[in-house]
Amino acid sequence: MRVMDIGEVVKMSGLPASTLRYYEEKGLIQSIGRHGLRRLFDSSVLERLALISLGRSTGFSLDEISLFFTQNGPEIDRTLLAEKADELDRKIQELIRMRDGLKHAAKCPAPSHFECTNFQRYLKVVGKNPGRKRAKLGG
Amino acid sequence: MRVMDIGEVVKMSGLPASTLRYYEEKGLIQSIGRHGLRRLFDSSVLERLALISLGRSTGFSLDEISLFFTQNGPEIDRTLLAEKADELDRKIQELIRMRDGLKHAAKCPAPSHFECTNFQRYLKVVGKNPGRKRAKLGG
DNA sequence: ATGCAAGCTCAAGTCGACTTTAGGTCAAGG
DNA sequence: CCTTGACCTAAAGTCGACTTGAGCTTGCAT
Repeated sequence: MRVMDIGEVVKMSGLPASTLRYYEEKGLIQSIGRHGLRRLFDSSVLERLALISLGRSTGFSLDEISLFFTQNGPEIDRTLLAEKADELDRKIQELIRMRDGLKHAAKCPAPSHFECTNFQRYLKVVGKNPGRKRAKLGG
Repeated sequence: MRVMDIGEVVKMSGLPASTLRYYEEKGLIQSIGRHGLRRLFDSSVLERLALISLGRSTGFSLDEISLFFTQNGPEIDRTLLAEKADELDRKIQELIRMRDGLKHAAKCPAPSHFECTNFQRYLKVVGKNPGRKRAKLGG
């Protein structure tokens, strides 16, 4: 339960202060108070930031990530968590397929890997779903 | 080597025409000619679009994805491809860790999964690298 | 007491990835 | 020949995720 000011968090997380303020504004992290007007953070914010960065780097939106945290009661949202884990699982499968596709393309002697039927097989399964739901504003 | 017009590509890929034009403008796909002013596509564009969608859904930017295709010579960029595959591998490891973290959190009886040392262990390894390179404009 | 580095707020700006809008073209069918 | 619907272009708009800028505040060292 260490208390840190924003500068320290910046150093340890690698994220700029502006981002931390932005995340706080969006409710993804919280400061535990102020010292004058300066925010104070609990060191636990670092894990939270780690999860956020991880999520971002793997294609989750901030809104989606915020769902990981929705524990605004004594009860955590375990069902949701499990759901997200499943979603992640599907994503992992896609990535594996893609990785195998790329690995193969890197070895395959076909002039263009798009002419390689093997490569095409890697892609085949995907591409049916039109990608992730986009907030269409009014949905 | 089927020739399709944009409407057909729209139907088969699920992507709107505006997106296809946008991708063409950015050089991610090419039309093989025109009929009047209408674009004509080779059916092979569908695989390409599949790979693009796959890449997008797993967190790659259009610029990064375009690197998958850089075969503007007889030689494909196999090294780059292999590199990307490795990057993907790392990403997969992170996702697996994250998924396990979430799965665990969904079961773990700790009041907040951030208090659960087990969960924290899942995150520990990550979060060192400040995420993907951002164009800092003048860096 | 004073200076100032480090924070702060609020508004505006940027960037990527598209979408929307407004007005034009044209091949084919009636 | 004329209409029409599918397509076109160029420019502007939108959305998420931040970043930047301008001007204000303050704890702490000197």
